[in-house]
Amino acid sequence: MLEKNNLAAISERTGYSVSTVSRVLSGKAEKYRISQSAVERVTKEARRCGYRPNLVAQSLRTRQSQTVGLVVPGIDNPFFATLASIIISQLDARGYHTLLADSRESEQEERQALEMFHDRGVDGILAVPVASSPEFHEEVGASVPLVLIDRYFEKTSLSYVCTDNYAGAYMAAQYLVDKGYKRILAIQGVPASMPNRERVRGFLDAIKGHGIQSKVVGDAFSVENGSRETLAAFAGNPKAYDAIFAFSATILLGTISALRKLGITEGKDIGVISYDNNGFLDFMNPPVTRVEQPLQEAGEIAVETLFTLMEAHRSGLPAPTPVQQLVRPSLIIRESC
Amino acid sequence: MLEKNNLAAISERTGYSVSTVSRVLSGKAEKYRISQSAVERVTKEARRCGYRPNLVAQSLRTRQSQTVGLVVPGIDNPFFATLASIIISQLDARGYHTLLADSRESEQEERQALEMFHDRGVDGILAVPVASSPEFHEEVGASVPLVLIDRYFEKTSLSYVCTDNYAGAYMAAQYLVDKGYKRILAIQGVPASMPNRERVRGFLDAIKGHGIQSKVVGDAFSVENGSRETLAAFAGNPKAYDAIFAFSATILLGTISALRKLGITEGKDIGVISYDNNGFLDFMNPPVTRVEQPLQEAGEIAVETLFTLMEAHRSGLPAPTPVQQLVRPSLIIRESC
DNA sequence: CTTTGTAGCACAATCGTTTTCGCATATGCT
DNA sequence: AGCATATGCGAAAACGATTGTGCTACAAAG
Repeated sequence: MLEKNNLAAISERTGYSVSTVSRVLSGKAEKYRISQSAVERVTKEARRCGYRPNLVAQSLRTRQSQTVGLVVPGIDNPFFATLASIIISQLDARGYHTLLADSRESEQEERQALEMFHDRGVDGILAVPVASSPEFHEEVGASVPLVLIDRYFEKTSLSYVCTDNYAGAYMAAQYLVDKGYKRILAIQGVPASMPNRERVRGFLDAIKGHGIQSKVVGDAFSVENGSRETLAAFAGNPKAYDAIFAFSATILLGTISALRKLGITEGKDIGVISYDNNGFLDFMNPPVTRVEQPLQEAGEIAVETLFTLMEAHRSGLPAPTPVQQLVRPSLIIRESC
Repeated sequence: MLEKNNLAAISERTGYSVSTVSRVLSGKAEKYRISQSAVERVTKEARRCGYRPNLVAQSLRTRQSQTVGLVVPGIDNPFFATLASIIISQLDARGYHTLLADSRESEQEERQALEMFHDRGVDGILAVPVASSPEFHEEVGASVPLVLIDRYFEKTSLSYVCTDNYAGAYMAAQYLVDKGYKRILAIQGVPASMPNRERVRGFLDAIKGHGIQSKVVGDAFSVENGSRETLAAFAGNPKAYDAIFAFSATILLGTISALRKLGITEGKDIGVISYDNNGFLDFMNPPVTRVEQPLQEAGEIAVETLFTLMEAHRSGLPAPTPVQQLVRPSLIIRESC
């Protein structure tokens, strides 16, 4: 049997009590007036045997886990992967670890993830929600600090940080209008989701009064949806629209592949614009004009906000009033329209 | 103060002892011959107060955390994001949770991640290693089951599952040779990494004896590297090469953008082939021929292997002989060469 | 020579579980 | 009646840390 490696073992080998050893090793030596000699003896032994505190025990005792739960609807989606990357870095910089769950766009799995986070005693939760109503999140949010990202709920007491989807879609549509496009097809994502609704609203408001013929179709932020709706829209009439506004980069990809099948060349026969960036739009041919969301900024604000909540929570203070922020997206102009 | 919610509380409210409550709620009722009436009373109360076990306490006591640590060199890289997605699903299906760390290609951060995993008592570790020598991994691997993915070490006692990079590169190069290309530029990734070395070897072996003029350049799996090396290679002579083999999809993107700047059209003026898929190669114009790694399969095998190790570990058995597997990549033929 | 103060540390409770014993009471068998 | 075996459950010791409180010894003060 290997030599044990906990406080008790060090206590025995040094002759000091477990309490003293603990205080020394957790840096509270002076606070508790531990003698210089004790500090030396203990740290020396700890170093010798390579002591590492048991974080599970620490968690149990202190009710702090130095862990944040992050749940996203699909980590294989570059949008969420980038977001996750940013968040993990931020958390890491603050000495926090990340429990990652993937809800796969399922409300059920999201629920389970949140429950699991709670049961594991995470110090806070960041979520890109897929649920259509905030009830469950609010329930969890009542007992552990929680900040929503990217998607949010209409009337909620939860904190969130999202991009201004209305403004983003407005900008994109306005750009198309300015460019002189007249028949615009908008392919949307999940209709009920807040970002999508805002985008629809922004799109419609922007084209209003400009004599634009338009239609909003589709029902998912997926390649298939983009492809299907594009094919359907041009069935029978290859000139049905002169521009397409894809509500996400994934949708855009579907659209592009459909256009190829139809023999329509984007950028030339038809204008194409996208929401989001998957990191590859600049490498398409032609590169795709799009509305880009400031993920770095959003991630930073979200983490910042979460830590504020966590701080209050720790101190037993009442939860601060929710921080609900919209960050502004920007239009990246390329050559697809 | 809210009503407490632990075994002790339920014990008090039902009149049964903590032990009994525990046994009932952890499904060991019959094993311990708890009466029907006790089971009913306890489960009813548990349901009433919404009891949820404290997983931290559970972990501490049972030395099992139902958690696996996963460390990758960059979750924002689609390759790793996809891999992570697959792994998380697999783990989830087995009731395990994922602690995700991002080493950002830094050996130091990787070390910290592994140590942290250990301190948190994860049941197993999956790692895409960035370190150049296996020592530290072996050290950790000695105390907690560990399986390497995608990258591995020359002589190691650790288990790993990787794709057969030699075979993949060989296939790609052979394809170029068969197509009649004569002057091939290979742009590699991190030269010291095992996958890269294998790819170089496969590439060189495949072109050997076919009168091919070739060169291997580059030093990173990055867009910048692809772009820089491509520009350098064609500086002064736009016909210097008639084909490019990019050792990763990220490198390929750099290459593509450089070719555009140079006014060289891939698929027409020059043949282009890539290793990996970032999920978008099919949407490029022209779609890119590539060697694709069976990530799903690799992920499954890795998790499978890890669970075998974990099983043995739990039972106190000696570690089984390491499982070291290579899975075969395949050539996806499109139109870029 | 008793008080008061303080430096330096140890005791023991606690976090919420799991699990090993073992103690009663009941039942079956001769 | 007497003994074995089952049945149903509880007490208490872990797991490894943190922390409020108190104890001892010795010095300074009165």
